[in-house]
Amino acid sequence: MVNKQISSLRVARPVAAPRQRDADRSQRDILDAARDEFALHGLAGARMDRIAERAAVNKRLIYYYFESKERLFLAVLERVYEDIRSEEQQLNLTQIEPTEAIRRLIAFTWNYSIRHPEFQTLLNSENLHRARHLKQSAKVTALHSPLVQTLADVLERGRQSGVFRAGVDPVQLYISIAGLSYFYLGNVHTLSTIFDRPLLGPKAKVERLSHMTDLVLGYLVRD
Amino acid sequence: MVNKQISSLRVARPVAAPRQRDADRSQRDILDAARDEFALHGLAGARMDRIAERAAVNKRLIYYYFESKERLFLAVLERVYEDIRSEEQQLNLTQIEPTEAIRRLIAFTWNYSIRHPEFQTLLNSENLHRARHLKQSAKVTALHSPLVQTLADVLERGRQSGVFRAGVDPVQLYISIAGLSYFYLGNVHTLSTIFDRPLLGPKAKVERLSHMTDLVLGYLVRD
Amino acid sequence: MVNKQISSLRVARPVAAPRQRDADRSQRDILDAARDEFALHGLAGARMDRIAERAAVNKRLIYYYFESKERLFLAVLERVYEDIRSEEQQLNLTQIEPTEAIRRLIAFTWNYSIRHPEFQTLLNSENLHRARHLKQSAKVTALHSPLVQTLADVLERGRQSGVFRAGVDPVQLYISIAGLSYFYLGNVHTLSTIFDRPLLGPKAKVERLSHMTDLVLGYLVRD
Amino acid sequence: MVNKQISSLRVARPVAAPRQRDADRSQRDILDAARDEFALHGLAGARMDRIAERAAVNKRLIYYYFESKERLFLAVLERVYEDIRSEEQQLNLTQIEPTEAIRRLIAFTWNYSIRHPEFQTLLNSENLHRARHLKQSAKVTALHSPLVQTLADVLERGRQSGVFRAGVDPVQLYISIAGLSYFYLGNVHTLSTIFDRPLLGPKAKVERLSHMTDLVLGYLVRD
DNA sequence: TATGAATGAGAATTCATTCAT
DNA sequence: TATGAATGAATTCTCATTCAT
Repeated sequence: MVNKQISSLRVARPVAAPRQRDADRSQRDILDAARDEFALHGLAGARMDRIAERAAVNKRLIYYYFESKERLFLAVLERVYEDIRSEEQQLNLTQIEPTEAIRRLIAFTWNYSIRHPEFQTLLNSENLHRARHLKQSAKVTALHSPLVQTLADVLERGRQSGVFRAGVDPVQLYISIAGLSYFYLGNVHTLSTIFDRPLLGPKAKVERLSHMTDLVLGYLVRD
Repeated sequence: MVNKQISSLRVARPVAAPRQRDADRSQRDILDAARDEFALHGLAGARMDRIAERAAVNKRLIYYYFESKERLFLAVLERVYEDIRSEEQQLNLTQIEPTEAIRRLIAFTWNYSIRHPEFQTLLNSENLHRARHLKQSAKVTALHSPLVQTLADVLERGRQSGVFRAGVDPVQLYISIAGLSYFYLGNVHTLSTIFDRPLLGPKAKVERLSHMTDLVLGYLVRD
Repeated sequence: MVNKQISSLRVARPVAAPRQRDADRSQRDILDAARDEFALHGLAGARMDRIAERAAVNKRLIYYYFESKERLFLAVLERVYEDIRSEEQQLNLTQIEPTEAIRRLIAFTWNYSIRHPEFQTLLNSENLHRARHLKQSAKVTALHSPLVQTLADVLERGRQSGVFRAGVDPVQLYISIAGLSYFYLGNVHTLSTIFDRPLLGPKAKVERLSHMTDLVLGYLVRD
Repeated sequence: MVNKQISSLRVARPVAAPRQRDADRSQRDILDAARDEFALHGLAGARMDRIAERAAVNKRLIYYYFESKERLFLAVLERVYEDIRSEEQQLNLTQIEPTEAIRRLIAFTWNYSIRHPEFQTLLNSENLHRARHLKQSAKVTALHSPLVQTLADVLERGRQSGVFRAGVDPVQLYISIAGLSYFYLGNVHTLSTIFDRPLLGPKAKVERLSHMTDLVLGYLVRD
């Protein structure tokens, strides 16, 4: 981009060595770059130019692999859902004592949203578009039934052992757990501003996790 | 350039009646239109042209009053914060029995976010920009200290009468209450899709409000 | 311009006290402001808004008095020509010994162009437009014949007393004297840059005046 | 929006043949067109649209190569300085007898400014901006030290052979020579108007060159 | 004589996408 | 598989000027 002009009029342009031909690597690089760019600027604010630059790939190549900005966005969405669900599965919640399982799920959700701030940002963009892209995805529903199944199992085991209250809808609870973490972190800039309080400091983070755990277990666990 | 001199021969064009000269009304119309447009498309996706059209205002007038897209966005943010806080104040929570006060706050938050889906959408956009605009606002912090004060009062009264647990941070609780509503509604399209379940149906809405109330009071109220 | 928005929605706008009605003063203020703005930015780069602001006058008033940007520009041109010629006349060159007269004319031209950098800038703009505006001016030619007359008189007196060489065209000489000053000062930024030398420093100024005087008298004065 | 689907029914539109893919040629065409446009209208008055049209290039391509109007302007400036200095070098002044060398330099400067009226116009624009663009140029100073060197050499040779006076600053002299030509031609429209005399006629041109040569040599050459 | 509100016609610049190799 | 060159359709913003009082 810089000083492209004129120089080419006299000096032999140092032609960029063409990228090694590695289809998989190129696609991965593009997806990574696109995820970051979409997360940072939203769908409308994202720039194909910047994605190409971040991925160190010729812009044309993005179209070669992903056809359009919108399809690229969908590919990113599918990818991030796979990532989170795959990590979630490794929690092995079905093999853990119910109270501890809930505790871990909350902690995991919290930490994941800290490690991956892009996740909620991307979903915000997608919701702005009323899930237009996701609805075209075949894989995504299949990805989520195990999650609901697992949580239902934990709740049922808790209820049977008399620890948890009855009648808790696993989907409602999952959304609540996610909301408690994601809303806080996704809105941390505006919340910090309006409440004039640093909500991302180390102490604030500890307090938040503790508050969320208390809230959910205070509700779930029978007296 | 072309046939200018002939134009006068044409049928008198129905010139759009010039807008009434009412500065306040114009500004209000612009703000309303901008709020809707930004909510629908985000900051980057919003189009000044569409805002002008929605407001039935000459595009130039927007710049006359608001200078730029970004300043207009800030003006919208300030406006929606004022709106919600103003409605919230009318709940008169300080004059109500604590458990009922919490119940009403949850219900209000839930209903407000249903009536004003644009609120969360606008905040998502602002968070994407790390509250860059809001941080330039003088008014916004002042707007929020009464809210925290009110909630602190409710919690304290509840604690003194032995109904609520002690040690609850009002800011944490407020964020949780907001999160439970706003996360659900703000992500309702993706959540409906991934869980393959209509989360906006009348029954679903009732269930959600009930779940949230149970969750918060189940935590707050001592056994 | 600043914070116009919103404020008017609630606070009663402090209506600017209307300017005292003084037609002459308003016109003078506008002309001064326009001269500076045109000098600073050229005709195309000048902004009617800024002129109004500089003149502390409502923009509409400029049109009331001067009709259009172009006519305002012409008014400015006529004004600056009047100013310089009027000062020049006060040199009383016809009553001074020829060599000294030339010396004074050079010094005057030099100092005037230092005191009034806007003069050359305005003329550059006008020349860009091939003197389109000046050609519409009635006054301007009349303004200049005395000048030529005066210089012719000086040259003739010098020749008769055997001091000056014969055959010097007063118009050519005047243009040369003007050019030596105005070209230097009008191009001082680029010249300083390309020659990497501070041509506006106090020492440089003294040297320039001395060089110009040597040059012109070295030519004029017979050996 | 309108009748898109019908368009294919229309007569095949004679699509402008896409421009040959020749990066260097495109850039050169843009530079040429930009030079003319900037010279004709100044920086503020120049229109990117017209430059694109003149260059027979898609407007977008200008930004592809030059990034912005201002950078394009700088590129033009560098280009014209290179052009004039390169022609000047071919005068081989160091190999010519001093008096003749000065004569040729004056004649060259005069003729160049007649052949290239855009040169001074462009510099006027740049001076209006206080050489803001040029100051960012790396090349431009380097381009000018040979010129000063050459002129110093001529003056020194003239002095040593007893023909020229001593103590002449080559930079001052160069600026004077340039000023005598460029001021005359750069202001020829206003000067012709105010003096009511055709300064661009063939006779006037001859007289001017002769006057300038007399002036400079009358000063330089010892009696 | 003076002013705030309003506007149409551009202006520079941006952007996703396609072409040609 | 990979790339530099090229483009059409917007998009934000600007500007001289006019309207209505």
